[in-house]
Amino acid sequence: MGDVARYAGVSPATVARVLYEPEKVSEEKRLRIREALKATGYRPNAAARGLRTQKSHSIGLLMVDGSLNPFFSQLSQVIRSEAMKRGYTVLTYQHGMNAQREADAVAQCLQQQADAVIFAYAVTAEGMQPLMDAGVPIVQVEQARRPGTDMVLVDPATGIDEAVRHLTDLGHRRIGFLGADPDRYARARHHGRTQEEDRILAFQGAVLRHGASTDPDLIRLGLYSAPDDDPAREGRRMMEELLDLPQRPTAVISSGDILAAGALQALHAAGLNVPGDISLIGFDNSISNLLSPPLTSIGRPLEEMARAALDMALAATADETREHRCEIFSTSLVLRASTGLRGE
Amino acid sequence: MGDVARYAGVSPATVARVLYEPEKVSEEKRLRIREALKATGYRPNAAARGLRTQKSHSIGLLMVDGSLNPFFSQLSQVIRSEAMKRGYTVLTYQHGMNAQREADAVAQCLQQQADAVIFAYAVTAEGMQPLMDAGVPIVQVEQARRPGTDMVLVDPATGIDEAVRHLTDLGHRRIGFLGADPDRYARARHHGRTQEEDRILAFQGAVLRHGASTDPDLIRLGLYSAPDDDPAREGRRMMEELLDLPQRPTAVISSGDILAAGALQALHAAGLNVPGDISLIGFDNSISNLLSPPLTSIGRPLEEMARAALDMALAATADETREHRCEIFSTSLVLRASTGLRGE
DNA sequence: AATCGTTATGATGACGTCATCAATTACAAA
DNA sequence: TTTGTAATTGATGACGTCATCATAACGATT
Repeated sequence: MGDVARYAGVSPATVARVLYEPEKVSEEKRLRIREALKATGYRPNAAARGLRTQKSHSIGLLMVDGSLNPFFSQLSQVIRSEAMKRGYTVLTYQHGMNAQREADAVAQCLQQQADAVIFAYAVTAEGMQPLMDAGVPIVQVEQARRPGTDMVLVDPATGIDEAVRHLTDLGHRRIGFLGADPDRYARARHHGRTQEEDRILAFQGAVLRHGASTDPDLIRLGLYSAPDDDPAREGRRMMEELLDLPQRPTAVISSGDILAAGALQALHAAGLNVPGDISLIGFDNSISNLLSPPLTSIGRPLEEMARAALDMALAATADETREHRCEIFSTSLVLRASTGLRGE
Repeated sequence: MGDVARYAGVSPATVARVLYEPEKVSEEKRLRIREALKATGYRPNAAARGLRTQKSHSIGLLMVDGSLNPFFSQLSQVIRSEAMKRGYTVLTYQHGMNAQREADAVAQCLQQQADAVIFAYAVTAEGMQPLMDAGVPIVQVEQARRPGTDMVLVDPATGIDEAVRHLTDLGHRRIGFLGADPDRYARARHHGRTQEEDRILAFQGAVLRHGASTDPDLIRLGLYSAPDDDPAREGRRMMEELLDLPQRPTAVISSGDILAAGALQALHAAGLNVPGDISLIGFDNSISNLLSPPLTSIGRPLEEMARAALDMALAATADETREHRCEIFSTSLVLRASTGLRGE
């Protein structure tokens, strides 16, 4: 910056002003300095600026591994590109549902002086403590592990209700549900319900409302959100269980597209046609259009969620006294080719 | 750090020594200072350290969007978790094959003083120039756009040869190939062949070697690597073209798993059974196990590539005078359920 | 012409760390 | 004891930026 100042015949302070409050500099010097900036190929040093201003212009993003759920990969992509537009850098960490790795990532965020941290599915509530102690704003996405932060939540009920109604409209009465075992997360839970519980409750409510079977055998819960779990395998297994029931479902809603992919494998292996013999609905709309048939799926509003999370993070960074907000997005059914009239 | 020093009754310099060259400090003070570090909850300030040492302990990662190819999403995940183990932070940027966004990301890397930058599929050769000017080491992964950098390359020929041999062993003679149009990238290319050309050449060579048909109609090239392209749709389209040929192929190799997913949709839509009526092989082993049937696929060694790229980046950071290396990995066939004896 | 208010600019120092060099101590050899 | 060498430790300043305060320049008002 000294070079630029010398080149333009002004002081470094004036150069800094041109960069951040150009209206306070006379037009003559402003132009001269702008030219000098180009001529010298000046690039501000983020470390020095961060040191001086106590703002790193970067935000941390902690998420589960994409292999467990491509939805979060896609979410992180949107967050990153959105952040880039606003000149922010994103420090991305995956914890794979491992509390230790989450803690390590939090420590790194603190070292890097992240201005805020977004949890796209937090593992534990305790993991956030060091950030809260240090006064770093937190945004929790999709899963609220603890109060006292901004939140971007999703209401699965709207989409699941739509899905069940869609199926009953098509004549289905026995509708299966593939989900994750909520007990698995009981220990980590501190606040509210887990998203898995919400989905199951939403399904049970919708089934009642639309007059489908309430047979508890139709709800299968598997283990597929820990690092070593294999959601596709669980999907296959649970679908096989459903097919073995004395009274098979004629349609199945799956609490995740990867799960649904596994279910589809089981159906194909059993020689069943989708949607001819059985209808299938996925969740997340993440890889639905890559499967055959392309899956009707319950979609979360990815882009809006990402933008909301980033907006909250940046707003909290700018205004310390701001109140915490909680934005709840609804889900909706995306129709594709995997649902049809009841066969049999 | 001053707090720590005061707490332990030493100078800040000695505290710094305990952190980075503990053997130079007497055991007594070392223990005392370690205790003080814990007691005060000290966390080093990365910005200040970076400013002083001119090393940010972070590396840039520029890649295509994962929606175009999940392989790169997976690669970036491995790079990030590997980097975290070594205490490095990764700045991830997606360019979606857009040169402007690539340039923006490069500018950000420079501002953030990234110690090195990994390109997981670079858009242009010119985009790297600012980094080279600034002396920032570059690692090019998968695609070598320009000389004078470290490289992690992949030889598709080994896996493609294996795949063709596997198919001819099963009795197939007419083998189709779905790839990307290499002309599309001609402008961006500066050095060597593109990976797409390599794959086509490898296929043509393997077909000759193993006595399969050399009918050029069996090779279909589509457009699916630009931001607005839809690889799944291209896969469907190209597979439909193959099915319309007077002499259909009995097996198809697809230069990407997403492409293969589209091809599979076309096959199912045409009422064909895989592998009963036609065998299908994917590439990248990325979503192969989510499709039905699970796809036999040509795999790139993801983890090793990621580690190699990171090793190179860090080595180049540590030793300025080091010579550029180029590591070439081979591909290999992963057998699953989508290939079988020729039917008809 | 003197006073005041406004606007533009410059000088200075601090952010937290670590590299460097100087000073001190300890200990062995002479 | 003296001298020399090695091992520790401390003091200082610089990395690049920007916030702050001080100064200067300019007009307008009396």
